[in-house]
Amino acid sequence: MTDVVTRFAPSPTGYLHIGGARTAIFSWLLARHYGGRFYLRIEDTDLLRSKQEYTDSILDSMRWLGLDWDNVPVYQTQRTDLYNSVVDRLLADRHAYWCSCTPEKVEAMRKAAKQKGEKPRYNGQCRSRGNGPGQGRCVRLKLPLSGKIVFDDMVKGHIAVDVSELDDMVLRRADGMPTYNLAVVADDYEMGVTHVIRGDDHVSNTPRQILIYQALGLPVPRFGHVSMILGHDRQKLSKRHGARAVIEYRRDGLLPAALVSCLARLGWSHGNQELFSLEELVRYFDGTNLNPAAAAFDPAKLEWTNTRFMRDMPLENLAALVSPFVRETGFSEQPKARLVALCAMFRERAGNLLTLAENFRPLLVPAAELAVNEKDAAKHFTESGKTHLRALTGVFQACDPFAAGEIEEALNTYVVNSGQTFKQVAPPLRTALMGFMGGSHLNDIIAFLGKKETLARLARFV
RNA sequence: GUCGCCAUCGUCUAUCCGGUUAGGACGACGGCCUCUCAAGCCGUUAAGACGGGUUCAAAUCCCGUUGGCGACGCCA
Repeated sequence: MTDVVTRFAPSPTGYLHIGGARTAIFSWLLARHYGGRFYLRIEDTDLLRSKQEYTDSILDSMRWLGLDWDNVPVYQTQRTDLYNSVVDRLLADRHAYWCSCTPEKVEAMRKAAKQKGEKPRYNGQCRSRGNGPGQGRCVRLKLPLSGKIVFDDMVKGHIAVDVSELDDMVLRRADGMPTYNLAVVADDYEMGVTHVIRGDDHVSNTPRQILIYQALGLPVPRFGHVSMILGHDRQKLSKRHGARAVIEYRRDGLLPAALVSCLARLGWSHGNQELFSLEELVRYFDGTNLNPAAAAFDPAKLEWTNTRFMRDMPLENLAALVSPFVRETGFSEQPKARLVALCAMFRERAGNLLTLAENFRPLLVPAAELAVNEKDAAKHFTESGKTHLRALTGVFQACDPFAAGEIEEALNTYVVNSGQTFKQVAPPLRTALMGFMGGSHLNDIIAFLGKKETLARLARFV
C-alpha cells in the first residue's frame, strides 16, 4: 500500500461530534501511517441544513485535534459540473435513464411492496420508456437484473448483498442536484480516494455505490466501515450520555491528544496499550485490529486518560494551557512561575483544565474571600486548633526567608516543641489555608501563598 | 416487515489461522502510603447471550435462536 488516499467527508449540518471525530481520526491515521494523503470534503449539498458556521467549526475542531489535511477542502456545492458529467456519461452509456414518475407515485409503489412483505423499492417502470430530458424528472441508475455485490470490508470483513435487494436509485434529482451516492462516487473517484473510511451506517449504501463504480467501469476503492459509538446504556449516542461535540470538550479543557488517544482506543487496539501519543498512533495504526462491534463511550475513561496526559506533560506546557482557564474562572492573568507552581500542586487532582483551574481558586482568592467548608471548620477550629493557629502565626512571622525549606523546618520545630504530632497541628492549619481538608502538601501551599497571605488566613480564624 | 451487520467482566478490549487458571485497562470496592484530597503501589470484584453441531479438544469454525444496531429517501 504505497498510494493510500483517504478522506473525511462531513456534512456541515452540525458540529463535529466524537463519533465523526473518531472516523476522521482513523481515516487520518491510515493515510499518515502509509505516508499517503488525507483530504477533506464538505458535503454541503443539503442547502437547507448546511451552514458555514458548522463548516468553520468542523475545520476548527480538526485543527485542534491535530488532524491536518492535504490541499484545500473540497465543497460539493462547487462541483455540480463534475456530477453532471458523470450522470451524462451514465445516460449516454445507457446505464442510467430518465424517470418521469412523481415522488408520490414512487411512494405508493413502496407502500404497496411493503404491504406485500417485500422490500420497499422503485419498480423500474421507466426503464424501457425511452424518456428523454423532456419527459424526465430525475435520472436513475439501471441496475443489473441479478447478481451479488460483494466486498471485503476492512473492519466488517466479507459482505455480500443481492442486487435484488436494491432498486434503481436516483442519481440526479428533478432539480438537477446530484444525490448523495452519486456525488460520493464521483468525488471519491475524482479525488483518487483509495480507502473509504466512514461510519457503518453507510454499509448499506456501499453496494449501491459499487454499482455506480461498475456502471462507470471504474475501480472500486477499499471500504472500512467503522462501528458506531454508543452511550453507556448501549443506546445511540446522545447528549445525555455526556458525549458531545468536540468543541465542548475543548471548552472543558480536555487535551486534544488525550481525546484522540481515547477515541482511537475505542474500536481499535494495539495489544494491551491504553495510552498513545499521536506519533505512536501513526506508527501502529495500519487499518487492522479494528473491532466490528459497536462500542460504548465511557466518559470516566476519558477523564482518566486526560489526567494521565496532564500528569506526563512538561509543567510549562500545562501552565500555558491552563492559563486561559484561570482567567475564565475569574482571575487575572497569572505569572508563569505561579501557574507552574499551581500545576505542580494540582495536576493529579483534576480530570481537565477547567477543574484544574477551579482547584487553584483557594490559593488565588484573597484571604477574606476564601470559602470555608463548615464541617471541616467545626471539626478543626476547636480550642486547641485555634491555639495552634495563634502559635503558628508567630512561627511564620519569625520565618525568614519565607521559603519552602525554612517553612518546613519552622513547622517541624513547632510540632516538636509543642509536644504535638503533625497530625494534630496540620488539620486546623490546612483548613485555615485552603478552606477545607483538601489540596496539596502544606509546605507547598504555604510557600505559594507567601508570608502575607498565609498570615492573613490564619488571622481570619483565630 | 425485508435485507445487512454485530454479540468476551458494568465499560473499552487481548486471546494472530481451535488447546490459556480467559489477560490488561477504566469504574467500583478494600488495603498500604499519608496532615487532607488526589496520585502511586497492592489486592478484590466481574465475562465468552442461548441451543445445537464439527472436533481428541470450541470463546475461537458451522447452523439455528434470541437480543442489539443499521439501512430500506428526488437526506447526507
